[in-house]
Amino acid sequence: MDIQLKRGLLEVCVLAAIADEDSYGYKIIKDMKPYIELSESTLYTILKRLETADMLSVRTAEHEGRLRKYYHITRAGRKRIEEFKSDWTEMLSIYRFVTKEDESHVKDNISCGP
Amino acid sequence: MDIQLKRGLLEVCVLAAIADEDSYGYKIIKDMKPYIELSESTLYTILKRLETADMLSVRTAEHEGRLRKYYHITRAGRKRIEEFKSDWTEMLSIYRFVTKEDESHVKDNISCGP
DNA sequence: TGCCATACCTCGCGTTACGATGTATTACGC
DNA sequence: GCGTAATACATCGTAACGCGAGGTATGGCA
Repeated sequence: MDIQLKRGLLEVCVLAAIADEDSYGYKIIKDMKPYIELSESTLYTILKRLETADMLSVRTAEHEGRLRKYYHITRAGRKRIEEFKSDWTEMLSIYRFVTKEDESHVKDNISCGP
Repeated sequence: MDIQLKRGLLEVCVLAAIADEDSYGYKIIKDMKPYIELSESTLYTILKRLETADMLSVRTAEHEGRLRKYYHITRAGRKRIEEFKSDWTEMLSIYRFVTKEDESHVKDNISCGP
């Protein structure tokens, strides 16, 4: 998949990976892998960025002698996901522009969005 | 709209803007405006990039005393658009991951893609 | 004459993904 | 016991990219 296309998705995917329950770096990568792959260096950069933006909070806990940093999504983080959903509508419109799909009959379709 | 999300779309949108008929910088911006906005500096960077990648060819022509550079999409350019369409399938899968949409019933939907 | 629209272009900056690299512990095969 | 893989974290430098700021030039209109 095109790297540039990934850029807008990575951040929100990380948030989605911790939305249901708190998670930690290594697990986030594994959970995301079937959908979108990212390197560890990228993830930790993103996690730090999201923490600075108050979209997640961090809690360090010990698990079988090894320390783990659990990430918890905040209200701002959930808001970010909602914003992504709005952006998706725009994305669809752009997709149609690129594929020259006729927009007039689109309303007859079951939308791909919310 | 999120800047990062735009990144993967800009290039392919420019190609789409010249796919039906040859066009020039100023017109491309205007045609794209209803769907996605980009500055002149961004466009000319993209046009140069696409030219280097042989996804479009350039022809200079005079129009009412003013010179215009007309851009023409190449076979590689059209291939790029096709690749974008394939990527879209992946995008949809990622979208569902983020929105926690159940994928099991998706096949019952009329897809948003090709 | 001044100003806006048209039409092109360049430079520098900030953001971002990622490979390379490093540290440390547990688990498992040989 | 020892090497290797998996787990788990982190940093640094690089390259790509969008964009604001700025530049050049012509045509049309008030």
